[in-house]
Amino acid sequence: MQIRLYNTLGRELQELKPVKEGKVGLYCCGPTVYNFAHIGNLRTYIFEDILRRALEYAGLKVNHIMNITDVGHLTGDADDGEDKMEKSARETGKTPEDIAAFYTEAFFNDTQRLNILKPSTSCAATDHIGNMIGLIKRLEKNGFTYVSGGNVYFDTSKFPSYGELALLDRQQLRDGARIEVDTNKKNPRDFVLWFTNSKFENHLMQWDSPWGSGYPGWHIECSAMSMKYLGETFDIHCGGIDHIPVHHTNEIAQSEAATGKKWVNYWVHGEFLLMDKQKMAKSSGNFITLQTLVDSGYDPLDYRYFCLGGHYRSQLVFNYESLDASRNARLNLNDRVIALKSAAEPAEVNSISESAAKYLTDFDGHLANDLNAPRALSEMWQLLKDSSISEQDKLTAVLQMDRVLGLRLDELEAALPELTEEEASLVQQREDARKSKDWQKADEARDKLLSMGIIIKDTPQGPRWTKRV
RNA sequence: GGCGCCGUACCCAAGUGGUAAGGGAGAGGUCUGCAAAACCUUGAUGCAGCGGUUCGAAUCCGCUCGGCGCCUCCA
Repeated sequence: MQIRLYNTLGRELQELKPVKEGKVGLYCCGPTVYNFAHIGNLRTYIFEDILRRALEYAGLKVNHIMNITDVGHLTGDADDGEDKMEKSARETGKTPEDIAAFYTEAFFNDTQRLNILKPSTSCAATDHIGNMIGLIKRLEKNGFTYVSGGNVYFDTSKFPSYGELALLDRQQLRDGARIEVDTNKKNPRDFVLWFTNSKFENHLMQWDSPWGSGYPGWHIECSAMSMKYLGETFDIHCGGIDHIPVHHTNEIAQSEAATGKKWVNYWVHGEFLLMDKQKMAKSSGNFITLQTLVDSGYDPLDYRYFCLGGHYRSQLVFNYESLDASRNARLNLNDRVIALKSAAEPAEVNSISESAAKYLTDFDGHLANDLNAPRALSEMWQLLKDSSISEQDKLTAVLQMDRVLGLRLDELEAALPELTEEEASLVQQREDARKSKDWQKADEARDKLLSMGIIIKDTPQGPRWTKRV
């Protein structure tokens, strides 16, 4: 299975050729842990999870690194900005460390519920200050930095290919269009590598450095940590599409200026989730969290399924009508898989019939073609509806597909949910009443069960039930 | 103003020049004491509009209309 991905660097589909055969170094920009993630954020992590699973499915060994930003990510450009962690700490009266610990846990709780695999390593910025200082020293030695107003800046004019990823040379940017530019900069595109306390005397998190006590800029953490865990040149760097013009552009500049080598071979970016035709954002107040969905009675996997329905490089419009469609589709899917499980045992993947294997081949092809998850999902439905395929082959192939889709089909149990003694007795009473054609009594039992959260369905094999969520 | 995109059925959505995947909703039917479930059948001669290239266009080109993102922290 040869995977092709759309590389933002170059803007074209490219075959993935790992630096080291059979292995892939994957770096994904992680959360800034100052608040809960919203479902738009989570869409990106779902896409990255599909990518990782697809790589592993294709037989590659993936070293998946994700950072946790717990310092240095400002709310604005340089001087007028505020550290997001400290802002949250100040507003809640807690320490930045407490804030970070709390939202880191909340984040992993969300990803776990979405069946997103944990990174091989997730690393906190504050645990890698030394690596960042080391990298800034290399940049300084190579002549890419200057100190102004007490901060260490990266001098973008010294890096000729600056902005290649975002095609910045083709743009006529409006500097300071909506926010004042830091006057310490030689060039508006320059960015801070290290802040000293000259500007932020009260900053709670400070570390010693050759340039004075202070804290790192946001961008430097990704360069320092990715290099530590993946080496100075690695395969894939992911993130949201919004990171292309600034964050990822700056990461490339500082990384390659330090090492003199090509840093990342493939840049893969996820598009936005739209809410009411606009991007979901905390600032516009139109964001919802995973917990909001759970509180409304949805399973987190309903949202995962929803995301699978759109291509990662297309904007996806969120609304409850289509989330309902995803929920219904998933419940239908689960029912089918449960029925298959009660009828057959999964077999070895390479033992299934040719016609069943064809579905898997097509499925693989869709994944390999720039992660076309919607098409892959479609393939699964076509397989399920193909009456010429045996139940065992269907089950085997579907479970194989779910290794990438991650809908927890393997965990579904064929057995009916357990009933309490009272509930079981009511089911029996209803059956007895039905046999004697006492429909009124039978319906009373059904209503009572319904009020207890048990939904009865009559099948040719007798009554079946599900518990209402 | 520049840059990057998008506009496909009631909703979401795939579609990489060769004759419109899939899901949901809806409709009809089988079954059923009823209900639910299940199963079967069913949907765009059409892809914002208008031109053009082509044997052939949702796919390529141009224009028009409408929408989104970025240029500011942002997934």
